Amino acid sequence: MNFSITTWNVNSIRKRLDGLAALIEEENPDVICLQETKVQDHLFPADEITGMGYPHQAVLGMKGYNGVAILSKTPLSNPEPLHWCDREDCRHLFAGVDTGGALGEIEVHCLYVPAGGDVADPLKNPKFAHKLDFLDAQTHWWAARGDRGPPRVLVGDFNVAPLMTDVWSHERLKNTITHTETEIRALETMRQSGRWVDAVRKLIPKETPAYTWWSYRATDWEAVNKGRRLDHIWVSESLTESLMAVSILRDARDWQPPSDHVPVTVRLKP
DNA sequence: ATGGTAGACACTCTA
Repeated sequence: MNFSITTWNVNSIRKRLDGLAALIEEENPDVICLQETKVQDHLFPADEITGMGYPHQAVLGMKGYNGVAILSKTPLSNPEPLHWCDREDCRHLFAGVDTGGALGEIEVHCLYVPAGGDVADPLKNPKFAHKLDFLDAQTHWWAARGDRGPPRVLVGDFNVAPLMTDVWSHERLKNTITHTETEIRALETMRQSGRWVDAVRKLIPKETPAYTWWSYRATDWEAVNKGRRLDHIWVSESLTESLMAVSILRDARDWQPPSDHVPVTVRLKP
């Protein structure tokens, strides 16, 4: 019995229900983690999503911004919202998932890291300071948590493209937020503190460009192809040997109406 | 160097 998980920043779940149905048609994942749902919990389209085959849902939303959700075919256990940096932002939700078969129980974390604004100086730009604080807080939390508990998966929009091949031009973007040395270092520190493995880069060679986001502001995103890999799937070391396949659903960038992010899926085998 | 688009929401914020 294999297990598959998808992460997708939908930029409003209510605008993306057709896209969600298309994603399910294409990938049929066991678990789907959404970011930027942009909806309060009592307005979350739960019934529609139940009708798509995902009756088990954990949601953490607020009015207008942010918002994360975990959708599952099988029951979720102990869903838990987390709030960071003394804010009520809805950016982190986790739950247990019974994968059946040999993978057993795993803990799935759905994360939405702050974008960080435009100016790459935390002293001048509070949004960038918040992003760095957020990554630092995650670093300490994962370090304190240690290796207790079941195998873990951490997915979401991390808003950082760490490798040179995660951006369309390392030279042009090295001072642009999402690809600055400062935040790449902060994300790498967080990865090490949680002993995480970048599942996507385990399966796609580091030399191969891989993007999951293309700005809405380009007239022809595909021709220009100025993409970045902002969406990630990390797994705990114990799951490394189970990694089977990854797919980045580039076609989704043209689904109507499109999110600026596309779904990323990883398949695990026992 | 600048502005380009999308979404929520109700004016301007966030990305």
